[in-house]
Amino acid sequence: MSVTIKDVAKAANVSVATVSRVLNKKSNVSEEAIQAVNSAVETLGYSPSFLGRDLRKSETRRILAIIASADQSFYSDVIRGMEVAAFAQNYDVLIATTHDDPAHEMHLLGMLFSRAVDGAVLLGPKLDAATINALGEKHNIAMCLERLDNCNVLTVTIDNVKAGRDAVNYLIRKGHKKIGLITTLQRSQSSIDREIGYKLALKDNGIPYNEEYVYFGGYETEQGMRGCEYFMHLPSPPTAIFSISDIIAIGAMNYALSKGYRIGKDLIFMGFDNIQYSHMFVPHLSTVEQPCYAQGKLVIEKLIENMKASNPDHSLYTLPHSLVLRESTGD
Amino acid sequence: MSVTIKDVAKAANVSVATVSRVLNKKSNVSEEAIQAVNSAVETLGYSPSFLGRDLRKSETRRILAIIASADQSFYSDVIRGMEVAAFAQNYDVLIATTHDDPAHEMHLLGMLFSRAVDGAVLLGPKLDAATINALGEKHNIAMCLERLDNCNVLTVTIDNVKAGRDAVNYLIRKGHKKIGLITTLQRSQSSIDREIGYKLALKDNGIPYNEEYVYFGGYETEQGMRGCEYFMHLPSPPTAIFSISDIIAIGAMNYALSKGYRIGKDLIFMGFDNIQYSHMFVPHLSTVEQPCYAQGKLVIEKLIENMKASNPDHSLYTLPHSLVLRESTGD
DNA sequence: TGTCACATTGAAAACGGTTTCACAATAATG
DNA sequence: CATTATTGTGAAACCGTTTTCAATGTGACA
Repeated sequence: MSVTIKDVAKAANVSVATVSRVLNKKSNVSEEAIQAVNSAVETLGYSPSFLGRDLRKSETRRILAIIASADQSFYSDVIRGMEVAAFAQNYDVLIATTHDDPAHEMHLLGMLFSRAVDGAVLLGPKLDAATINALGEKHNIAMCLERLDNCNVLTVTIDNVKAGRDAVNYLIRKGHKKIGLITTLQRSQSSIDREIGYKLALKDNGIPYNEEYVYFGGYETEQGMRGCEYFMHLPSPPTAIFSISDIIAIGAMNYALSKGYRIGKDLIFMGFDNIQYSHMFVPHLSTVEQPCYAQGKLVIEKLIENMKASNPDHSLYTLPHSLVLRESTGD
Repeated sequence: MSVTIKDVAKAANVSVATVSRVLNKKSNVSEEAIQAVNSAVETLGYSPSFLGRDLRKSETRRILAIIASADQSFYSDVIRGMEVAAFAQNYDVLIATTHDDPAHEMHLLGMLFSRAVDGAVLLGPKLDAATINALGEKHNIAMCLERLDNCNVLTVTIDNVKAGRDAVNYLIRKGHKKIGLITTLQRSQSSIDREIGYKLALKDNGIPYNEEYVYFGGYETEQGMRGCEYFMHLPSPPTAIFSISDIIAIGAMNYALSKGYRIGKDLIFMGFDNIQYSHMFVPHLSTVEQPCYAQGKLVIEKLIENMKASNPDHSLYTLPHSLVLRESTGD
């Protein structure tokens, strides 16, 4: 059917071994052989099959990035970082989506167990720590952006506790004492950590924790609007609102805007993620930025190291975040 | 090193052929053999290698979706459609990004030539039609969302000419005669088609084409702001603006908003794509919606058909679009 | 009892490459 | 000139599966 290395060998009048040597630029092959093989490859339109090669070498030089869904725009920079690091060592990065289904996540990890890829990076896993730990024992798995408690696999993330704390401390430093938090019910570790940071910041400043100032919603803009609506109907509404994501913060701002609040003065907002769209909104949203590109790059570098190492590194790497201050906090 | 089918065969006291039969649920295998194999698989923790299997079967049951970058949020629905269609026939969908680099796009197509995947779908290719035609002769390639002139590969898209025409006709029907168009300089076929549609709509209504009313920018929000700024400084500014993408339209609206124009009354806006964020903005953006999920689903169905067929279908399939009317057009 | 159909099985070939190994031819060394 | 490296080469083993093919054992049937 399709043209194989044997056909090339026949056409070039050499053995398959020589063809392989030429194609892989091995030394110890004569100039004539190189010429003959190359022209045979050209005329036959030969492209070596990875199926044969991968089997023989027991490696694919492919790494799978498993994400929840393709619509999280800040994944983009992480992926970019991963690709750069991978490409530098001759690996390709493939992406697959779980749509928040743990069963499908497991199915995708099957590509790792079946050696269709050499390693996998989980960006926001839905599987539990115990399961991932068990798999991590035998396979090259890493996590990025999201850590898991008691999880013993290589992880690259930011310190979400400190990030939440820094964000809220900033709001307080701006002179605000009544701080609302909009977080989510479907709790990822990062949102839990950000909430812990919120509480620590209050404690740092001797402000008592008030349950009424915490609103649990979902990840969508609309839930942000609801959160803000809820706050504004309290007897004593917050004057500053920290949201665990920009999407939510934008919804909250939309509500405040529609009710005539002066954003940045009466009411200030802080988001999280610095999504690409966060500067599209008027007023521009202040937010916490995490180093997406750097996290992606690092996780791949460490994962590839692990793939060669006899005793893999299962550490947790924490990269620094930063505050991006814009109009929504009056900056 | 790692446990293979031979180890299982030995442990279960049967031949590798029998193990294979059990694992693939073939008929004609005794109950004892099934038990023995299954328990051996269990105790050894065996997971069959796709490397061996794929080579033997000369198929991978994997399809590669090649996108420009992961930050285009509306890709998400297309991918979802692709996955559903693929999964229904036991295929997996993998995603890879080109970052608008034709050379890297070609590198990724190399996975197809080298049989690491069975087929590939290009979503917005950077390669030219001639190149893609040549590759399409020998390999299972399809295109989605974006067509290419004179390109003879299976394509699923919408009629962007008609979509642009419908959008602009709607603006005119709203009583507007001075219609601005914000499009881009880096021209994809879809933006060219939308511009053609714009011109046709003017002609439909006997409105002369005015070069001043067309602004060429980039794909970012900021370019949209610039476009609107440019229009508003014309001696006789447009009263309606059609942008070839929502991102651009949102930028344009931001500018108008900041200058105090009454959006939906003095000045109306129409975007394109109906991105997830388009309803986050106040005022909500009217836009053209394309059936992303359906396009993704169809392209995979047709591609898989082609992979089995002796004479592949290289048609162009055009799915219907629709207008989504919101506040920005005064609806 | 002999023949036939059928279920179950294992040995071996096949898939398409890479790599080891042995060997010949040549070049370098004493 | 005899020995030793060095270079270039091809035959064959190998990677881990699936599948073909032939062989065995069993029960049914005439």
